[in-house]
Amino acid sequence: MALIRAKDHSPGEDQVSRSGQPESRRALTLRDVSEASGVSEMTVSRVLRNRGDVSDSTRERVLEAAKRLGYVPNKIAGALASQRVNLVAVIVPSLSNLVFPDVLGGISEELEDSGLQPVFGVTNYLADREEAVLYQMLSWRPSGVIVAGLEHTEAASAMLRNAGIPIVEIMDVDGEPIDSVVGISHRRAGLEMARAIVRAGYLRIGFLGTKMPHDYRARKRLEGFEAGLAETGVELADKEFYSGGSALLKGREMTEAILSRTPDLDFLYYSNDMIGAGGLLYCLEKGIDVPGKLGLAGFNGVDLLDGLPRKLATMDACRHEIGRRAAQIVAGRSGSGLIGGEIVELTPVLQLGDTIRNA
Amino acid sequence: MALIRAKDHSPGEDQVSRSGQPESRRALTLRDVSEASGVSEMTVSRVLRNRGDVSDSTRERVLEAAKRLGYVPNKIAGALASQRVNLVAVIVPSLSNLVFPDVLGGISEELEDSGLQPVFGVTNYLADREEAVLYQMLSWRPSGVIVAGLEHTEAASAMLRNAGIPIVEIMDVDGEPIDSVVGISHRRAGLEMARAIVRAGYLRIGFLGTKMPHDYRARKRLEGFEAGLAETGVELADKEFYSGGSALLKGREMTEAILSRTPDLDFLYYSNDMIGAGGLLYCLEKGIDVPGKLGLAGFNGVDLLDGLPRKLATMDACRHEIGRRAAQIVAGRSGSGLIGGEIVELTPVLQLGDTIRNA
DNA sequence: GTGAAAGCGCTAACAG
DNA sequence: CTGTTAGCGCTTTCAC
Repeated sequence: MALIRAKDHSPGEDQVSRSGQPESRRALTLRDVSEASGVSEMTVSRVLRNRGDVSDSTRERVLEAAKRLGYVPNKIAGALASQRVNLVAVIVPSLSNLVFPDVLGGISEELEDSGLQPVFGVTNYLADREEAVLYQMLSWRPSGVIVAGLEHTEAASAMLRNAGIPIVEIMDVDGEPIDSVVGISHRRAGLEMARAIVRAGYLRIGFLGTKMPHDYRARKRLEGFEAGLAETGVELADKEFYSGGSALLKGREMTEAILSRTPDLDFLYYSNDMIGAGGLLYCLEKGIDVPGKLGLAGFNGVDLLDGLPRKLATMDACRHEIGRRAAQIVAGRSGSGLIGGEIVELTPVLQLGDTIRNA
Repeated sequence: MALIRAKDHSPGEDQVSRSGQPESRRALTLRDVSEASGVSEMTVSRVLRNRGDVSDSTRERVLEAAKRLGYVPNKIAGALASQRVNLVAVIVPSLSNLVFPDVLGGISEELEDSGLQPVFGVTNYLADREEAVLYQMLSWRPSGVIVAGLEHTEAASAMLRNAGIPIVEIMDVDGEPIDSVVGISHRRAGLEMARAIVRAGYLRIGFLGTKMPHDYRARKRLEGFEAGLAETGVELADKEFYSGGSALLKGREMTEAILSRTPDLDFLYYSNDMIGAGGLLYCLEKGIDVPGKLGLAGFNGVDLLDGLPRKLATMDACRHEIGRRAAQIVAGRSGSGLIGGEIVELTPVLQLGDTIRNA
């Protein structure tokens, strides 16, 4: 299975100085560049950071020496001295959930030319893990934090409150933010989906979703959904939950399960597009009339699924935009004039697709 | 679309000290904990790092004070003093390509209890961007680097060579590694797929893939594939390339295009599973006999697609395992006894699925 | 335009 | 078991 072999290292040669003394290769410092260029450390530092006036000739000599030596500045020392760190901590629950790579993409894009650098941490939907990751990241004294969700442990909330830097909670606006927040109302997303479904004349509605106890946003969507149905006196006819495994496959299995248990359902609302797609494929195979006899809808607006036989009804979660806006706030370019405390609620757009019949 | 409002900040209160002097809130230091606990800075430091012997009573006093104050250690200062940084730089081309989140997952998992922390950077398949990201990351003096691919700019290669830390290039073993490498041979993957296809009796074979000029691995697979066909005198009958857009949709479009241009094709080899899945869906809709009249295969072994109507033939790219192994090497727990220069070639497993007929 | 001195917050090394 | 001293490699500040 795996083949391991030693690389041809000429042993020791790199590790032994001219004088024969063993010495571990020390990383280059400003002093090395200073000596190589005959310019003071201070001026070298100025050149390398483009700060203050330096004569062209000096600048050139320094740059040449730095390049020739292969000098890489030590940001640790720089950060300690200047009390400035160009890092932004970004904490998300998962990377395999298709949602987050999009958000991170928006953040990277926006930060690209801001001089700030995102640093990603993953919590696996575990509050304790979030706390630990946050602690680690804060100990590097970043310039800002972007964190998914409004729910944190006591300790994590306290750290965020006391960090003294911009904090942006993202994805969700249904709750009390610590500082700024950028997201959508998942409650309202569920609510509006419910209204659209009822408006289209469906009545026997089932819900299929994740069992993850800490996916607060999915839960809020379900709450909103039920509230939306209740407006016209409709109640959820059945529910089905899952955890783990391939979402597409789970979508199939759950759909089969719920339909065999409650055969008279005329609509299935899935908590994400992937399981919705699995359900759609299942229904098409079984020859079920979609959306005539059975309507379907998911959530997220995942364009990964664009090539399916039918376009699943969904609601765009504004993932990329959320990333951008959050990054703008941290970078101080949101244009709001506010320092902290920004509330940005984005509005997800309902996409009817081909799986909800026209009212 | 977006609603922005100010948060109710009680202005200034936090920013003004008891004495009425405005002062920006300084982050807590060891000294603060030292004073609050009546223990020397050094001993506080020992307690907080679990180093050296400290009496239980002292430890308790320190821990209590640190917790009460909400002290978060400053790793910048710590790193500068100890010349140790618990960060591992991880550089990948993309997060939207489903492959990389899996790799990152493997890395995170393995590093979890090693005291090391991954820091992710994204290059968008741009060599210059890779160089820039690498420079940024090296300037934080990480304990190791994990980077996707064997192809780098001159400058990037030089930086990696001179960094004096473990470097692990991942995904691909077809080339000259700088230090260690963990991956599969994409050339061989293509070659073996070709053999399997020819063995199954297909003869008029088309290739569909990405146009991305810098996806070296996809290119190597194609080379290997053509070499594999050539062993029995077969040549690729047609090729089709794409870039951008939803892969599933592109897979459909490309399949339609190649089949209308070259209708007598009896096999389509896709450079990744997503476009392969699009092609599969297209063929099923058109009523094409798969795998009887037309065989299909992709690459990656993406389990995201597990719920499709048929299982697409593919080859597992060992993504998760690659991440784990690379992380082990950086953490010094690969068990090989080597210091640097490890070559780990994983063997992807061919999964015939339902889209290659039995030979 | 350039340089010298001081110190960022922590830890290594040693002394007791 | 605990404390003292001396930096880590930069940048700030001030002097020239």
